[in-house]
Order: sequence, then C-alpha cells, then structure tokens
Amino acid sequence: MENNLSVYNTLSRKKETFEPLSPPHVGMYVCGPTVYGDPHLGHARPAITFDLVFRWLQHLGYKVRYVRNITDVGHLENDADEGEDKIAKKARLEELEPMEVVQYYTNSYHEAMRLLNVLPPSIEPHASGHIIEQMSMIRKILDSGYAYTSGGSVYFDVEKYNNDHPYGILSGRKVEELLATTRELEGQHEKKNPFDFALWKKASPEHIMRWPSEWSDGFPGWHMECSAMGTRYLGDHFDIHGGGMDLLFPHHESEIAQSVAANGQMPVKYWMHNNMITINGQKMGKSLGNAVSLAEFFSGQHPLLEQAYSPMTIRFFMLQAHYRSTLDFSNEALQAAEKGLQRLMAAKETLRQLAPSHVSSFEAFNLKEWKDKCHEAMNDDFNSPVLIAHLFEAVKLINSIKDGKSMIDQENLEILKDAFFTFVDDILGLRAEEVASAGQESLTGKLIETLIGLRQEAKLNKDYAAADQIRNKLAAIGVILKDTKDGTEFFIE
RNA sequence: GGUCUCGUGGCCGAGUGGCUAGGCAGAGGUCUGCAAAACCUCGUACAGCGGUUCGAUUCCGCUCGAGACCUCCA
Repeated sequence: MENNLSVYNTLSRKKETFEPLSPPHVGMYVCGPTVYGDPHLGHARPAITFDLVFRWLQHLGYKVRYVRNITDVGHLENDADEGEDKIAKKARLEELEPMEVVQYYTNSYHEAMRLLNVLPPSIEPHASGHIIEQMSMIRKILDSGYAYTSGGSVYFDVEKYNNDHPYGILSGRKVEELLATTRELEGQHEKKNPFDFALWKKASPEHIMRWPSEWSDGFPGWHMECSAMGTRYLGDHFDIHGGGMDLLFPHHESEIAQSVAANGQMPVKYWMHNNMITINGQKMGKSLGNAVSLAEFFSGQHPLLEQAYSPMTIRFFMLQAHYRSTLDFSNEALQAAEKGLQRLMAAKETLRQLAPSHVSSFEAFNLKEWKDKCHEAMNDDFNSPVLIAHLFEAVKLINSIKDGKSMIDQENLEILKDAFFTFVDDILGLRAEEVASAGQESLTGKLIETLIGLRQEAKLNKDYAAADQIRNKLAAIGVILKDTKDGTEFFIE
C-alpha cells in the first residue's frame, strides 16, 4: 500500500505524512451533533469533511473505525451554577421527555445525512449511554491529583496540570493569558480558578437529566463524553480526532488535558479541524439566528433562499472548497455549484455510454498522468477542490469524444471510466439526485412520449410553430424537452 | 483587550518564489429549423505601502479591511 498521504495537523500547524499507529487500522473520532435542534448547514460541513476523509482512507486500503458521537446530555446552557442543559431545557419547553427530544432530532440528523450521502460511522455512541465510562475517567483524574471536588461537583485543576503538562498545546493559549481574559461569571466561587472546567456537575433540583455518583446526583461536564467514548472505542492513543474549528478551544484542549491526566499520554496523533460556513461573511450559528436548516435548503422555504437546493448541490458546494477554508454561503454561489454539478453528472452519464475507437486521438492528455494527479490532490490533505478541477478537465474530454471530435481506445476508456466513476461516486460521494422520474412505463411517461411523437411529426412537416407550441406547453408544466442527434429526451423539473 | 486566521479577476474558489487551477456568469464563434446541450476562443486577478530577491500574488514588516476563538455553537 503506497502511502503519500499528508494531513494538516492542528497540533503542529503543519502538513505531516500520515502514518497510522497500527496500520492498516485507523481510529478516527469526530465530534457529532448536539441533538436539540434541526440539523443546519453548519452540521453538514464536518459531516461531509470527515465523510471525505473516511472514504479516502478506506480507498487507500485502511481499515477505519470511525466513531462519531451523539451529544444528548451534558452540554451546559452556560458555565454558571444554574447548570441547565440544552436537552433538558428543550424538553421542558416542549413538554416532552428528554429522550423523546433526543430521538426526534437524532432521526432528523440521520435523515439529513442520508440525503447528503454521508456514510454512517462505524460506531455512533450516545453520551447518555456512557455515563459509567465518564465517571470512571473522572475517578482516574481525581486519583492522579489533577481534579478536586467542590460542592458536589468535580473540577479540573488547570493550574496544577499546567505545572506538569502544557495546557494550551493545541490552541496555542497560555494559562496566564487565560487568567487575564476570562470573564468574571456568577457562581465561580466553587472553582479554584476561573479557567477550571467541570468534570461533574451537581444537578440543581429542577434538572431532569441526572445520574447518581459518588460526588452527587448530577451529570458529566461537557468535555468528558468525547474523552471517555474516544478512549472506550479507540483506546488511550488513536490516530485522528476531528471536529469544527470552533471546538478547538476549550473543548479539544480540555479533552487532551483530561486524557493526559487520566491515561498519562496524549490521546490523539492527528487533530483535524474543518473551518466554518459563513453567511454574508459572518459565521453561521444557531445562536446568531442566521442558521438555515438543511430541510429548509432542500425545500427552499427560507427568507434567505431564492430557490430550493438539492442535497447533492449542498455537498458539491462544500467539496468545491477546501475543508480548512471558510466557505461563504450565497444564492449565487450555490446556483453556480448546482450548474457545475449538473455538468459533471451529465458527463458521467455520457461516459457510461461512450464507445471505444481503435485509436486515441489525444496526445496532450495522458490519462494515466491525469489519474495520478487526481490521486495526488486527495493525498495532499484531502484537496477536493483540486480533484474537482481535474475532473472537469475530463468532462471536456468526455464531451468532445461524444461529439466525435476526439477518439478514445479501449485501454484509455477503461482508465477513464474506472477513475472517473471511482472519484465521483466513491470518493466525492456524488450521486444522481433522487428524483421522482416519470419513467418510460408510467402513464405520465407514455403521455409525454406521445406528445414528443406528435412534435416529431410536426417537425418533419416543417410545422415548427406547432412543434414549438408542444415544447413550450410542456415546459410550462415542468417537462423540459431536449433534442439530441439520437432523438428527443425529456426530464421533469 | 489577548490569541489566531484571512484579504485572489463580475461571483465562488484552488494554488505557487519565475511556468494555464477549476466552476458559474459575460462576449464572440461552431453545431442546430429554433431552443437547449456540447465544443472552440476571449478576461493578463492576487487589498495598499515598503523591504528581501535576478525575479513576489506567493517570503518579511507596516497600514487598512474582514473574520474566528477567549462564552453555548459544527
């Protein structure tokens, strides 16, 4: 297995050659959604980013165990004493059981992922199902001396940890600076230092989601779940940990501290972070009120949207930018992506039907080199936009062969088909849209075929007025006709 | 305020110390009854000001501008 994969590691701020800890196995953990709201465009970015990573690693022959969690407990509303978690709050508002809320939004997340053609992870653990693992990890941290109890809660002792290990190794922060910049919040009196974070929180009386523990009836702090579940399924030291850049600090920084304190070693070899989606240049976020849900994108029902955008358009739009760049949303950009995707998918269909000639007529375009360039693009820190640029070079070639302006022999056609289908379908995960096609056999299909036949007759009689009338009237009800050299095709908008 | 990132042609978006990214839009052409599609040709972009260099969009400094994190967030 030849391997020239380089991965940008946030820990070193450099691209590094990817060398798994125990090949051919790769362990990858990615922070999943907090299921207390409809999945929005922001959720799609990390899901698609690490789907691409997952697919490429598998393509290279690695046996990947991909763990992506469901956060269904433990995220505090804020870091103060009220300690109300998001799931519980939502449950109270809607008068539902917390787990009913969790199930509802987990389902809608899964449905959105399915539509976006995001492969399911190998394991999708729930935080609420791993309270025991979290408690035992807290116990280990207490035993190692890097945590203290206070008022029924357990806090991580950042200052003490920082004397022995660098706190800030991932995010580049310094404890002294944190001290200067941390805000004075209410209810900090339980902590030794304001930057200490909770490992276990004692639940207030109105708090619904709670578990008994040796410290109090309460719930785990919001960095614990990823540390505990990552360790549980991937071990004390695994290959890749991914997530959004916004999680870099304090979430991932604290995960490192927790793992080092509990297990005595750095938990992760490669930290990968996808960048944010912006909307009008501003970060898209639920709290900013500018988050557009994926369902709204698919239906077009949102004031910011000029039209509906299909799941594959969204996916292609994201893959056209590198995962470490911010990506600015706009109708214009999405419409451009939609058209580009249509051209790519049309070429795929054309390629499927292409017949070989005895010779190839293109010297300048070496298909083996082209295939290698596609491969190199992905090996260069998963550079999907460069891969897509290469694929469009092939689109031109495919179309010119179809038009009879170029010829391709059997051997080259095999190379082209194999590589094009592999990269478009398997790596980028772009598939034909799920459209309710009329089909040749349905009554609708037969009716349209009949009208096409009538129009054909009109054309033969040079009655173009009648021919155009049929085409225009069909277009008015969403049936688009396209004349090709092999006859008339139709598709339904 | 602290830490950090970014500023590329009409829009989106790669990349590089000297050699065409790509997509969308636009202009011209070929093809077609027309339309659509497709193909060909076309834009010499890299915030500003200095510096390093034979040469910088790419390295360094400053200025301006935008954004992220420091607080729940993918």
